[in-house]
Amino acid sequence: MNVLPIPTDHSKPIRLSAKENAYNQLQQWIIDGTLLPGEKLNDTELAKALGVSRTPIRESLQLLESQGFVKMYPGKATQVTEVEKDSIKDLLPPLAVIQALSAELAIPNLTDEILEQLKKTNDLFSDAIRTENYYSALKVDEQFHKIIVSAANNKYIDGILESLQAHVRRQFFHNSIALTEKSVDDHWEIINLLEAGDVQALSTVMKENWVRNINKF
Amino acid sequence: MNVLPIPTDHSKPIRLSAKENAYNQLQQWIIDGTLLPGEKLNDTELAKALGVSRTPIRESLQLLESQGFVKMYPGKATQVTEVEKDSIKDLLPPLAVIQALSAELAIPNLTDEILEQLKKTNDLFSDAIRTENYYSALKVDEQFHKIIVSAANNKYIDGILESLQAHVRRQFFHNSIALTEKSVDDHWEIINLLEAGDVQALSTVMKENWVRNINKF
DNA sequence: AAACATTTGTCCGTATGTATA
DNA sequence: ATATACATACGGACAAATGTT
Repeated sequence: MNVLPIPTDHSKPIRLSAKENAYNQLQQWIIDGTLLPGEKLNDTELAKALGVSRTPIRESLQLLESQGFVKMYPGKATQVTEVEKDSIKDLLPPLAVIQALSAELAIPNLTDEILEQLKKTNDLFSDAIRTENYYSALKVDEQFHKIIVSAANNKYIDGILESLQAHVRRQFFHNSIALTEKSVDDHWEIINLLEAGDVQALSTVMKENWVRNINKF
Repeated sequence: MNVLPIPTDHSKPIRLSAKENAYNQLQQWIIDGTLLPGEKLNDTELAKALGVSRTPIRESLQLLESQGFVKMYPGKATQVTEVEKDSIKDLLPPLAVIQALSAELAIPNLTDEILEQLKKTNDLFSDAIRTENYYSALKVDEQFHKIIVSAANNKYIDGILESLQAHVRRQFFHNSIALTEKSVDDHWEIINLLEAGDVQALSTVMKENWVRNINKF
């Protein structure tokens, strides 16, 4: 008989595979700049550093290559990709139109609960901006949009955005971009337009919300 | 001294790695239905079938999973994902908006040569439709849009579309969808609007061109 | 419940190909 | 040009995990 209340974990696996751990760690290191752009990645070294063999490292690197974070030159070398400032100009337009589409698709699925969640999240976002916690702001901003995307309920969109968002995070880290108060206002307007079901205006605002950041370069 | 004229191949690698070969073959098999939805994939069997070891097979399967063609249940099994008819409803909207964006971004980069290429490709497309070579039509249609996407010159868009197009091909194979004469007309209109630089109308037509196919279900 | 069969996950040795002296 | 050093690509064996009898 149990005397201690053991929390029953009904979620998937507590134990991540060596490959998943390596993948998460390497991606984080590339995004936050621990692994610098252009840096050469030696699988033997990485394996030693993460305490695993070369196999899960190689598998992780291949996934990271398919996402554009590393480039493998077969038989030669594996390198972290560059972070060109200009890339943000390529990155934001597709991100914007997909987010706009998400909002449109989300409208029929909206509930009071979701709208409430959006409002609460934007309050947190507003706080983060005001207190100048810019990385925190970025993450809360992601959360905000994730709520909408999740309501759109489209697995292809999920996949696209997961990858694009990771690249945005990397850009913000490497180029010290900060979101502004204007984004908070955009979010309130997005919430209103979602409630109103105004597809046309939504698309315009969501695109502006993202593309505005291009001009900071 | 060479007496035979040896053709110097300045293109990249003639020799594909075992992993690349396996990846291409497996993806093709999944798309064309040789490997059926839900089918269990035993890496040892696949390795024997393709004459390689398990390593390149496993690496291929992991890439295919990241694209949504297979699902791996760690420690249990690896299966080909299902092809739900409904998925096309999720697939086409993001494809449409990204294609529309591509057209918009392509406009400033258009040359006479590119427009000529589009016209020639649409002639081929028209032929394929008329002669009821529907798979050929699908491939030429892809080519047509690829010309526009290539002119947009955006690596993130390239990555997104490569994956989405593969899923479209799979849907067309499994559900025997055929493109119609209407698509030929759409293409001519797209060419005209590209020349005119009419972003707004382009977006509308490109979305309709894709989304029309949803209604066939 | 426990031992077995099967499949996946990981490790590491070797072969191949590239860059450098 | 040849040889050497080194990194990756692949193969095969072992370990761990799952499902079954």
